[in-house]
Amino acid sequence: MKRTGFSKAECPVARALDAIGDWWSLLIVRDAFDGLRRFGDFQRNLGIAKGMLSTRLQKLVELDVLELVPASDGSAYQEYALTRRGRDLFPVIVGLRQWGEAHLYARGEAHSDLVDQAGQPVGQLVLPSRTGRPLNWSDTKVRKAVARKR
Amino acid sequence: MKRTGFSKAECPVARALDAIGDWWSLLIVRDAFDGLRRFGDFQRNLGIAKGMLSTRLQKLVELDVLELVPASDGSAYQEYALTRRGRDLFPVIVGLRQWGEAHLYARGEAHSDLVDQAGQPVGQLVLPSRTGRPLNWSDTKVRKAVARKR
DNA sequence: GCAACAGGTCCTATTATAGGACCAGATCGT
DNA sequence: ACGATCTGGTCCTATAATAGGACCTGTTGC
Repeated sequence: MKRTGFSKAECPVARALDAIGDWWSLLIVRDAFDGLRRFGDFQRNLGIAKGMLSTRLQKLVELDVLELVPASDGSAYQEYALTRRGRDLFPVIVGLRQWGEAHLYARGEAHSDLVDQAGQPVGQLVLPSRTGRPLNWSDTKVRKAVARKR
Repeated sequence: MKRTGFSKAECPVARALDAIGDWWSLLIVRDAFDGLRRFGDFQRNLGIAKGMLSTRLQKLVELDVLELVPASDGSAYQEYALTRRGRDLFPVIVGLRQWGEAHLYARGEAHSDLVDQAGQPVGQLVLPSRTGRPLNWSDTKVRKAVARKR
């Protein structure tokens, strides 16, 4: 009765969820995008139990989503920094954000906003075709895995 | 010691994860995008326990991500169809897929692919600024919720 | 030198998940 | 039209994950 795993799945969505699709991991990554770097910062901001946080941070480091770096304030402590792989989760976080904004708030209810450096709200995520034309769900389909290329 | 909830969070990412951020929901939605509609189809394809699936489907219907519609084959059964709100999860699924493809497969390892109607692989998700310039993580920041507008 | 802070580990109670038994209604085969 | 099987569940039990707190070690501030 072990929890079902998808780390060997042929579908990248399943593998991604296997890696980071739990309650806390993406919230930790979100906080990392917001600039949080220290154990205590995550713990206070999320209200997560320390044991859980410890487990999650270890897993994220193992996955190479976060890495431990010397603290930026010169103290003997360490900080958790996003790696390239972690930064590549940006579209996922933005996608969740935009879906949440669109569907999970009552009219007039306040939520945080993603803005560019000039303070302007960002646009919606776009999936371009190879030729640059924007695609929506009905323009696409999933092609099953084909034999490996050499 | 109830499981932590974020349904009232001010951050849309947290609310989104509260709604659909569990192990199964997004996989069910992924399958729905792939055209699966019946209880048994989901159950067989995911290998999920029926009880779990039942709970998840009910929650997704409650959230208005899926809806029950009469079976398309004319039988007395019902099917689960994506709603507008469910279809809006497309960028989230694609984001997870692209991250998984990029980081969770060994070189040469096979995975399924997202292609357009012509069979061409799709491009990477793009976050445009309001003026259309592509933004990456370092071009953006989160602005805390401001007082509600009237 | 000592109190408080940072960053954990470990234990316990509760909650969620996996898997299977079971069941009612719909459909199929003959 | 009748039994066998399929569909779509519910319910129960064992196991695994989570929440919360006690506790511990090394660091920092005073």
